[in-house]
Amino acid sequence: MSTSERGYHHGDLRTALLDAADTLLDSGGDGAVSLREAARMAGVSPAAAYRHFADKEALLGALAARHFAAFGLALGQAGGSRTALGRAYIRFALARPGRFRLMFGPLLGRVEPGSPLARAAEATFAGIEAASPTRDDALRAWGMVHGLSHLLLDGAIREKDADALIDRLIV
Amino acid sequence: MSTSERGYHHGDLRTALLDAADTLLDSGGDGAVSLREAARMAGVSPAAAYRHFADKEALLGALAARHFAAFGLALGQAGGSRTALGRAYIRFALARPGRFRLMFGPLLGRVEPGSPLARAAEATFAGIEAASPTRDDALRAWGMVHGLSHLLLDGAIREKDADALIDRLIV
DNA sequence: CGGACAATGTTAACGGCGTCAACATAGGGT
DNA sequence: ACCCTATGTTGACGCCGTTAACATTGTCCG
Repeated sequence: MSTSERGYHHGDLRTALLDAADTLLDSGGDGAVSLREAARMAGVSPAAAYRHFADKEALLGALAARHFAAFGLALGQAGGSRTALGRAYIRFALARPGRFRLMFGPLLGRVEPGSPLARAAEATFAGIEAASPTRDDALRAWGMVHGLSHLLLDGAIREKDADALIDRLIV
Repeated sequence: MSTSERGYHHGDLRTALLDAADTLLDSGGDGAVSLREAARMAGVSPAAAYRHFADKEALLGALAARHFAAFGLALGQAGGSRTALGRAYIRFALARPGRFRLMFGPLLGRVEPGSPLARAAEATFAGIEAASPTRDDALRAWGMVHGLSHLLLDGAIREKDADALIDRLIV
């Protein structure tokens, strides 16, 4: 059924590959994810991954979709205020750089508009829009928290106490 | 001297490699830059690149520094108003996605604080700060234009007429 | 002028990567 | 019981970054 151990068939290789890729993403950053390494971690040959994902980008896409769900949940738990939302947004980015960069990376633009990934991204923006007076205000706010996330993440803004900066800027 | 043709030595391989990498960056995006391909374009063996750059990251760093200079110049020519500056910032990102992503990518955080690349990035911020009343205002403005750049670039915000959106949001 | 030396090229190789074709095995439905 | 499909394996291809060992060139010094 679910947890068969060490047969010729794995049981749930798709999930195992996503988990492995996740580990790589969190530890080594974006470029540290490799199909071969993920397969190695799952105890399976490199080619086996192609029974579950068309290519590496499909794997990453599925991973991004998975993380968008968790991200949306975390934002929801932050409370409905725009301030709380914005702070949680940036803190997530700083806590999980790999995930953040993957989710909002170039991959997002290469996906069809109807796909799960695209929908997940839209859902994130819907949460921000609900907390803002107008759509344009929402876009400005989204831009600001997203930009600050990137600038802090990439080292363009070098700040010893990022938490204090966030509290000061996002009001 | 400068334009020696087809000797054993190239003449100015360093510049030729940067130019080739630049072409790759603009055409194929970020991941399309490869040392081997750049060397091929320069008409030289792959290993020759290592006489001028410690590794691929060093090449990309030099390229980023070069583009920061051009970017700063373009921003300067946009006029001193914060609005004009912000609009020019986003338009540059949309016009040159590869350069923008490289300049503000993870590379920036891996470089020593005193290096040319780090200084170039700081100079960019200095321009924005000069057009803002306080440092925190500058950070907020920078965050907003930077975030909108990324969101538009990565397809998180899908807009048919990006120019109109920019004019509407950045006021 | 000539020869040593540093600078700057070359070739050949290593291991890792994504991907595919051909083949092997297991499990589920008739 | 049997076949079919899903899911694994092996082996190969070409590309990548990087290095070691060797070749060529230009420069400076006697």
